[in-house]
Order: sequence, then structure tokens, then C-alpha cells
Amino acid sequence: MAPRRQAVENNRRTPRQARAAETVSAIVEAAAQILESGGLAAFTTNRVAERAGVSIGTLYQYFGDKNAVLLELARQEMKAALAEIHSALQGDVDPTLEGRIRAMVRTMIHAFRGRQRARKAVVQAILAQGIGIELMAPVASFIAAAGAAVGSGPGAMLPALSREQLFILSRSALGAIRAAVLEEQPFLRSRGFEDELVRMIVAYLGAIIATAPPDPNPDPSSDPNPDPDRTRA
Amino acid sequence: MAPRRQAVENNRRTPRQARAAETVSAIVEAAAQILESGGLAAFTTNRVAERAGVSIGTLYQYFGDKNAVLLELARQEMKAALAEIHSALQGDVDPTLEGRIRAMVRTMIHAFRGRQRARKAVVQAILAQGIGIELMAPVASFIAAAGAAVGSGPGAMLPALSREQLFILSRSALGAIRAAVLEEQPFLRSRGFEDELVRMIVAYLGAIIATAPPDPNPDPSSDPNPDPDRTRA
Amino acid sequence: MAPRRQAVENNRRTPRQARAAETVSAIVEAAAQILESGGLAAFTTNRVAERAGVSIGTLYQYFGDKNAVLLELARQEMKAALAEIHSALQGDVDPTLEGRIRAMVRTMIHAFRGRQRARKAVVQAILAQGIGIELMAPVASFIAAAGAAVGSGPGAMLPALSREQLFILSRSALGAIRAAVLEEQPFLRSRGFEDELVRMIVAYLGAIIATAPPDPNPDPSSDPNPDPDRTRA
Amino acid sequence: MAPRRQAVENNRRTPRQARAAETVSAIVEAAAQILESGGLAAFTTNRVAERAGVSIGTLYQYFGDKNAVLLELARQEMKAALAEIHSALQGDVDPTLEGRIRAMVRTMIHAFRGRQRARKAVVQAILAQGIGIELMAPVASFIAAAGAAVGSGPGAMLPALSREQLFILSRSALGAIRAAVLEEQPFLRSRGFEDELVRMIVAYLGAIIATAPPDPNPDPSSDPNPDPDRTRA
DNA sequence: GATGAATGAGTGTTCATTCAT
DNA sequence: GATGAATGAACACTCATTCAT
Repeated sequence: MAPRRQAVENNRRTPRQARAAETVSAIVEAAAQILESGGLAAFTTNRVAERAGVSIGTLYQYFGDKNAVLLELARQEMKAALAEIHSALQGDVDPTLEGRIRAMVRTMIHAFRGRQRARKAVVQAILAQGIGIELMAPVASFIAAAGAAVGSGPGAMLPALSREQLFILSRSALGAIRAAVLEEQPFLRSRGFEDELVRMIVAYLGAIIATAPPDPNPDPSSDPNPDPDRTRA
Repeated sequence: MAPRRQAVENNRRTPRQARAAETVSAIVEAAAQILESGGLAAFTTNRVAERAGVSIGTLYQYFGDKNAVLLELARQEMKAALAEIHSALQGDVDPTLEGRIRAMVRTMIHAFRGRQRARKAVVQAILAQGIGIELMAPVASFIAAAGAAVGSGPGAMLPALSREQLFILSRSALGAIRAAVLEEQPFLRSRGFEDELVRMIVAYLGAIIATAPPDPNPDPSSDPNPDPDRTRA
Repeated sequence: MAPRRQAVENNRRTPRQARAAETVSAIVEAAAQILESGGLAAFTTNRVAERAGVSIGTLYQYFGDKNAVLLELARQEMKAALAEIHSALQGDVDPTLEGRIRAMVRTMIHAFRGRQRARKAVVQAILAQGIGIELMAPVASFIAAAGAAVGSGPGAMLPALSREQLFILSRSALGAIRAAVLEEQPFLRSRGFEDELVRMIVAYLGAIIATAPPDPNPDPSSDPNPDPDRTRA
Repeated sequence: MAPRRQAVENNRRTPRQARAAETVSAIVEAAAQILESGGLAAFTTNRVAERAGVSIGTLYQYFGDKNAVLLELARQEMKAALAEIHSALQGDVDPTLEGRIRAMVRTMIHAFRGRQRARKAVVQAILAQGIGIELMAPVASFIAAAGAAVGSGPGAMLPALSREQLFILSRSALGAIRAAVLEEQPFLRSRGFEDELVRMIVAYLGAIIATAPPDPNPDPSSDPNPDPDRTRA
């Protein structure tokens, strides 16, 4: 059903493949646009197909059902956001702890390429289904890895974080941003909002550090939380 | 179709009014039950009316549309939760700042006890509509008032809080709890989780205090944020 | 996906023709399999093509429409069954009248190579279209010829049979077997069922013989039913 | 849509009930008409509702799905046919065995008078679903009862019949008639056809009697086939 | 000849809402 | 006020068939 003749060298010809990829892209993009302009209510498969310049049948050739389109959109945006956050935590912009955190917060705030309505709609849809849980799985492992990365090694800035701490660190800021998005708060993109989020996280981290001094044994093999934030399938 | 015949005993008075109130109650309760047992998908007006023992026509006599039922349910639950939080912030349990915060956090975590599915469904529904915004209005003013109450007066514990600060204070903890609910995290009701939430809030408040010393002029009439968190209708 | 590359060895001759025949065979066989495993509901052209290891376009190169595939399958099975029945009536197994009839009945019961579900599905489909009539045409002439064969000539066992008699002789047993197939009766392949069908046919033939003694003039040219059972196209 | 005023006499108030019954009738009748005029292909729920002068929503208020409409129609027609056959077997017309059989055969041939296409369509539809089996259940028990009725008691005409015998007795004639209907044989209603069917059944019964002499012990409690033709749920 | 991406008419079904009784 | 039968717009989804490559 998929790659038939093996691709010889590189993908010399991917005539069909390329076409298919374009079609899928067009559909996902159309979904984002419709969500952005009309919200979840306007999101019908027929409308998406039409906007994508594709027949409804074609849409269903690539997506099992309406939800799959939404999921794909969510996944793409999530992936992009995680990549940015990863870069931010890496210290690519500002290597200080606060610098990293600020970069991460800024990324989270501006995620979804500024398509606030689409973002809102996707969040709503994701919640409306039960798929929020599975969608968060990659986030969860990412957060865990990120926490470990920042907190261990020679230049470790943090002690090992507990499951609950990682969860709260990631979800409290995200929760506040999400609430601001859903409530369409005007200060969402303001400097003040960003400042406060950073302050909150830094303060919390400070409290954690104050209580539990930097882990003297950052060896992952003896990490007290071998699989933090991954307690659920 | 159901308990229509009037209660025989005493309430001879308030014939219509009482009847109407009962009907409304029955409908809201039925809505909660259906949400709890079948999720948002099962929530149809016909079903709610049937469960309430009322005709669909009657339902529409009291509620303009499907949404109104949901809103009413949300409002009732919200009201109850706010009352509890109010009591917590009052220091009824433990008058120290941390004590008040812990009481509040605990209240938020255990809200809607026994109706997690309904809570989730209501949250989803509220988000799915645009009504989240208007629903948060009372919360907003409540939070503002609470912040002022704690932070002003002779025994003021806090400086006046900015709009963004109040927002983050309320939504970050709620956001984390909400995420835990939606993701069905097992540690939701654990002591550790509660501890960390309290720690986060306390740390954040500490940071705020450290930066901006207690407001020397707690007079509400000159409050720098006359209607914090209420910038939107 | 399938036998695409040409067989290298011997069949150098018949290049196109053989290929086409193979393709047609593969499609018909795939149709049978799908019918057998998923019933009529699973029978879609795309699925058949996929199972046959052929593109949907190729399927339509050989079959005008979906129905044609079904018809071809039905025709093949019918042909095989008729050949067997012919052999049975010839007395190849047991030359007595009852022996011949029993052989025929057994053949009818076990027709379609044991693929009961496929048989059922084909019957359903054939009925659902109007094509039952045309499909029965060869059966009709076969029956007519068979009746004549058994009933005429020096060793004639039967008188010439009327149109109605031939029809009933063929369709009553078939009808009962068909019903047993469609109703999925457990005794379909039991000896008792076969015995009773034979008994019914033998009894009926006996009654016919008793009424109209063997035709003294079996000359076909003067047959009273020049085109029995063939009154319709 | 129809007479609203309540039936005057006895069923004083069945206002809604009557309306509902009328609606259901209209739908079933519309289904029969559409089947008769356009065959199974034309049978869509929207079309049925439209022909019934009813909205599609109303149709679904009374029938769970498309199939349910078909089933209801089939059930009604079946019931009527069985009643007629019952009367025939009762010997109401001609009390001799052959007389009863002839009456039954005639009834079967002329069933659904005037609606051959609908009959055909219903048969097809019933087969297309798996519901043929369950639909035949009442027929099965009816046949069993009829066989017992004719075959037992003081004036018993028949020995107890085995499961297979009852099945063949009922399905062979029906099968032949059905084939004649589906193939639209011109002699379907001819006297000759009827004669031959009767002859076949009588001959078969004769053979049965010859082999197994009348049951000396017609006591149902010791019947060798306690539930003939009912081996399947 | 073969391919398979694309098509789109058409289907069954749901459910918020109305209004005659 | 209460009822519930009726409404019908709207939706998700299927699949036989075509045709550019």
C-alpha cells in the first residue's frame, strides 16, 4: 500500500508521493485557516476539503475521520513548539537559567504561529475528545528529558525534579497561557505577562533549590524519578 | 410524565414559583447526571428533558437554548466552589498566609467531588462555547476582591496585585489542576501534589513581595488596578 | 504487491493473453475470497483490486463495472457446477436413476467449493440485481437438455417432461438447498438432508411416470415441448 | 397530514397514539410503494419519508434505522401470508389432504398479489441483510405446528415429520415459486404449474408415509422431533 | 497497458428547536 | 403552562468510477 519499488538513490521520483504530501499539507493548512476564521463550529470535513481545493473523497483518502485532521494539525503545531522550546532550553538564546526560561515562556506564548483562534479551537477539540491524554504523552517525555537535561551534568543548574514538580512546572505556565488564550485576555502577548510567568517559574525553582540542594549525584542511573511525568500510558 | 402533582403538605403558597424552581432544578440535575455518565456527547436537550421527567417543550420554557442549561449548571457549580474558596481565603482554617493558600488549593483540587466526569464535561463544554469568558467574569472579580482582601487593610499580607499577577495566581494553579484532571493523573489528590502547588504559589507571592514592598496606600479608591482581571466583557 | 514481473522461464509465448487471463483470474479469486470472508458488504471494487494485487484501474480494464466481477464469478462457479451435474446425470458414478439423482443432489449441495459465505453472497447479489434471470439461462437450457437426455433414447428412463415439470424438478431442490444456505441451516451437508431431497425428486419423478407412461415416440423433432424452460431470454 | 379528530367510539382517547400509528402506517406503505416502483435501489430513507409525507426526522422517530422499516414491512406481509396459509391448511376449503395442499400452494403463489416487485424487493432486502434467518423463525415454528397439526391426532393424515422433511416440504415449493417470481416465469400463475407443485408435494408425502407408517403414538410429548425446524435461534 | 490519486453524488442519521394541541 | 410529534438543515462518511501520468 505504501512505498512500492524501493527508492533507489534518493527520492528521485516521488511523483505520487509528492502529490500526496502536498494534498495532506493543503488539507491541514485549510483546517488551520477554517479554525482560525470560524472556530470549531465551522470545522466540517466538507468545508475543509473545499478550502483545501480538494474533494471530500480525497480528504478521506488521507484521514480516517474528521478527528484525524484535527489531530494532525495539533501534532504538527506541537512538534514545532516543542522544537522551539527545546532550543530555548538549550540556552541558544540566553544561557542563564532565567534566560532559558524566558525564552521558553515566550515560545509557549507565541506558539501556533500567532493563530490564536485556531490554537483555541484545537485545544477545545483536543479536550472534547479524550485524546488530550495521548497528545500530551510526547510533551510529557519531552518535559522529563528537558528537566533532566537542565538539571544534571557538570553545569547542572537544578536538582533532580520530582514527578509532581515537573508536572507543575510545565502545566502551570501552560495552564495560565491556555486560560489567557481561551479567555482571549488582551495582555496575553504583553511584556508584563511574560515577566510574571518567568517570575513565577524562577521563584518556584528557587524554592525547590532552597529546599533540596543540587543533586550531588546526577547520575541518571540512580535518578529518583526514572520516568517522571510518564506514569500513564 | 413525572412528579408533576403538587406537593400536598405545606407549601401551598408559592404555587407557580416553587414549581418552576423545582423544574429548573430537575433539569439542571439531570444535565449533571447525563454529563457525568455519558460525557458531553450524551448531552442532548431531549435526553436532559427526559431524564428530568419533563417534556422537551417545558425545558425550552425555562432555558432559551441548550447552552443555557450548561451555563446554569456551570454557574451553580462555580458558585459553590467560590464559596468554599472564599471561606478558605478568609483564614477560617489556618490564618497564616500559607495556611490560607493551602486551604484554597485543597478546595480547588477536591472541587466537584464525586463528579469528575461532569466537571470535565462542563469544562469542555464551557470551552467549546465561547462562554468561558463570561463565565470567568465572576471568578475574576472574586479573585480581585480576594487579592485585595488579603493584601490590604491593617493586617495586609500582600501588596496590591497587578492584573497579570492576579491572573497568573489564579490560573496557574487551576491550570495545573485542570491538566491533572483532564489527563487523569494519578497523583491529583496526593499530598505531594498539593505541597508543590502551595510551594509554587507561596514562592511566587514571595517574589512579588520582594520586588514591590507592601502597598503603602491600600485605599481601594486609589487602587492602581480598579477592575483587575475585568478588562473584557 | 503482486506478480508483476513476468515469469522468466518458459511461457514466452502468449505474452499478453496469458497475462490478461492471470489478471482476470486473480480478480475473480480475490472477489471470492472477499465475499467468503466479509460477505457482500465487504465487496467493494477497491478492495477486490487490492486483494488481487492489481490497481483499481486495471480491474476496470477487464470488467465494465462492479457487477461484472460478480457475474464472472457466478458464471465460473455455475459452469463448474453444471459440468459436475452433467457428469452425475450421465451416470458416471451410479447408473441407476436414483444413483444419478443422488449424485446430482450431492453436487448441488457441495457446489461453490465449500465456500458457503461466498455462495450466499453471490446468490444475494445475483438476486439484488436483476441478473438472476439471465444467469439462469444456461441452467435452463442445460436442464432441458439433461431432461431430454435422461428421458429419451433407447434406454430412456423418463417420459418427455413438460416445461413446468422441468422447472420444478430443478428449482425445488435448488430452492430448498438455497434456503438452507441462506438460513445457514446446520443440516445442509447432512446425509439426512440429502436423502430427503433425493426421495422428493424420485417420488416426484415416479408420480410423473405413473401418470404419463414413457413417451413411445422420443423423437426430438416431434417433442411436445420444443423449447422447454427457455421461454424467456 | 391526516385526520386528527379522535376515533369516536371506544378507544376514547388515543390522540397521539392514533397519530403515531397513522404515521407508521404511512411510512410502511410508502416503503412498499417505493420498493414496488423502483426496487431496492430506490429505497432510501429520505425517499421513503418524502413519499410518506413525513419528515426524515419523523421516520427516525419511529424506526431505529433504514432496516427497521424494511423489517416491519416484511413482517406485516409475512403475517398476512401465514394467516392465509394457516386457513388453507385448516382445510377450510377442501378437507382432503390434497385439497389442503392445493389451497396452500395456491396461497403461496398468489401471495402479495399485485405487488410482485415489492415482494421481490423485500425478499432481496431480507436476504441482503442477515435478517432472513430471524425472519424465518416464525415461519419455522408455524410450519412445525402445521406439520404436527396435520399429522397427529385421531384423524392424523401423516406420521411425525423430521426436521429435514419439514424444511424441504416448506422450502422446496417456496423455492420453486420464488424462482419463478424472480425469473418472472410466465407460467407462474398457470394451472399447470400449480398442479405440478401439488403433485410434487403429494408424491413426497406419499413416499414418506410409505417408508414410515403413520405414527402409532401421536402423543406430542413423545414426539421424536420436539422442535422440528427450530434448531437455530 | 497499468497505475492510483482524485472525484463527488449520494446516503444514513442526529438533534436543536417549534408549535398545534 | 405543559406536551411531544414533527421538523429539516446539516453532517460525517462511502465507494464506484475516471483519467492524467
